[in-house]
Amino acid sequence: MATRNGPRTEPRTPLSRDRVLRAAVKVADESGIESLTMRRLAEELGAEAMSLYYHVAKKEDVLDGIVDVIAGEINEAVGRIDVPSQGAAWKTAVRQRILTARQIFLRHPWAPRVFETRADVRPAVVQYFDALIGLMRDGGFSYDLAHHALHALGSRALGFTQEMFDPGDGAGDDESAAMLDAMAEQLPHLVGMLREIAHDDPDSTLGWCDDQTEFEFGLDLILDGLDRMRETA
Amino acid sequence: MATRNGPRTEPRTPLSRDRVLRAAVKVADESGIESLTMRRLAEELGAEAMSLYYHVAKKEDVLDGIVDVIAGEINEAVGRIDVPSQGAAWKTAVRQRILTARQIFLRHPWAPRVFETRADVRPAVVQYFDALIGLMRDGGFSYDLAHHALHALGSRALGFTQEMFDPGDGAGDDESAAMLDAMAEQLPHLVGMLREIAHDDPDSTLGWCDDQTEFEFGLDLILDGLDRMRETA
DNA sequence: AGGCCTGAACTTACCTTGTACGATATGGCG
DNA sequence: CGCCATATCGTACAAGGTAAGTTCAGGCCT
Repeated sequence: MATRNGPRTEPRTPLSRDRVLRAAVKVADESGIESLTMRRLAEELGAEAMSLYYHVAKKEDVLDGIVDVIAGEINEAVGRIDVPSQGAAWKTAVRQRILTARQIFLRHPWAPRVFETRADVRPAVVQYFDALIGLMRDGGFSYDLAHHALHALGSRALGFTQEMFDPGDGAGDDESAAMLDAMAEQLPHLVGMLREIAHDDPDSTLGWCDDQTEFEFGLDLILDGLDRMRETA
Repeated sequence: MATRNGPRTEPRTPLSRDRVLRAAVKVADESGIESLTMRRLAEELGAEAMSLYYHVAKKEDVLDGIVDVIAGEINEAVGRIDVPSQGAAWKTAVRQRILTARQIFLRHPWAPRVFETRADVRPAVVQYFDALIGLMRDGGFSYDLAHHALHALGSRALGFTQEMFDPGDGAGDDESAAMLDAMAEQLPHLVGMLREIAHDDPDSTLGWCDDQTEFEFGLDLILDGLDRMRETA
């Protein structure tokens, strides 16, 4: 038989690694990373699953590529920043850069997990770090301190933290109060803390406490600590 | 036919949720978390895959259970610690507790990833945090500051960080030098840093720089920062 | 023009892994 | 001695990654 859809189907833009990766990000954005399968991805592109393998090696390669795309987005965004970074200004420069990167991640909430599961650092990420080190150098950091700083920041340098502590998304205030009473004996300190904090931050990015505020708190804690060390050493 | 191995096979200790979970940890320790499949787990226990489902709901339940087991191990270990924590002593108390927890994770290198992928916090983990808050309270923390502190510490409170930055596990010094030259133009700051740091820490926990040292650096940075705030507020 | 190569997409099929469903074995109890 | 709950097993299917071979169109060489 001839071509399945008659002798002359519409041209259809050809696939390419780049198109595949962008489609992957789109699928993840719209349906969550867990629904990103090769078949689903092909469907998004109007192609068959196996056709993708002409442009990417395997699924891991797609995930690697996704990191490149997101990190590229970040590099582009932070590249537009132009603020002084010499001397004491290093801190606000780094701070702004990290918070800018964070903006990108807030648009791709599934991305942190993908970043964290890559076996090796992707070039685009390395580039990001290089620039970050540059800012620290402007602030008078030794290479040694800059190195420590990167480790201390960890994923925070890229603008996200993995939430370890998000107590059961709170539930309604009505029942949670009763539940607190029940737990109070086993978990006195935690319950005390929750009772006192519950009322704050009603409109939060995440569940019961403002993620952005907490992120900045931790970030500033580290940056301030580093700032104190930078000239002493 | 009668029982597959004759009328009287050896008794074989019956399965149980606990036995299943401990076997899961064993498999992960020995073969890596990626090889933990229901069939492999059953094999470890001398049973069939479907038999496990009488004791656990689904694989996610196994992973949840693994967290309980590890967190239990941690709680037991930190429970044996008995040091003062009143006033200024809070810091060393917290520090020791966290480093003790870290010891457990060093024995189960695959565990951090499992912890980070749980949908909700497991009871055993909540218990750990409760005790940690308790120590901070001993140090005079307000609940509010303790709350910030937990967020600032993130997974570090449990004794691990996700390594975002481990440049291609270094390779040999011979070829890596040449590679550095090639990258120097694109990544001046990073290359500068690597050149200066490469020689230190020859025998490291991880790749090219001592993970334990870096962990403690970041931890102390945060703890010191918190310490500075605890009485001011 | 006709044959041929090659890049790109497709078809089929296989393997692994989680798990639903129903059958089976076993031990205690009326 | 028959019954039933408990625990285990066997079969089978669906989803997803991917290997292998196939088709097709466009360009190049003779």
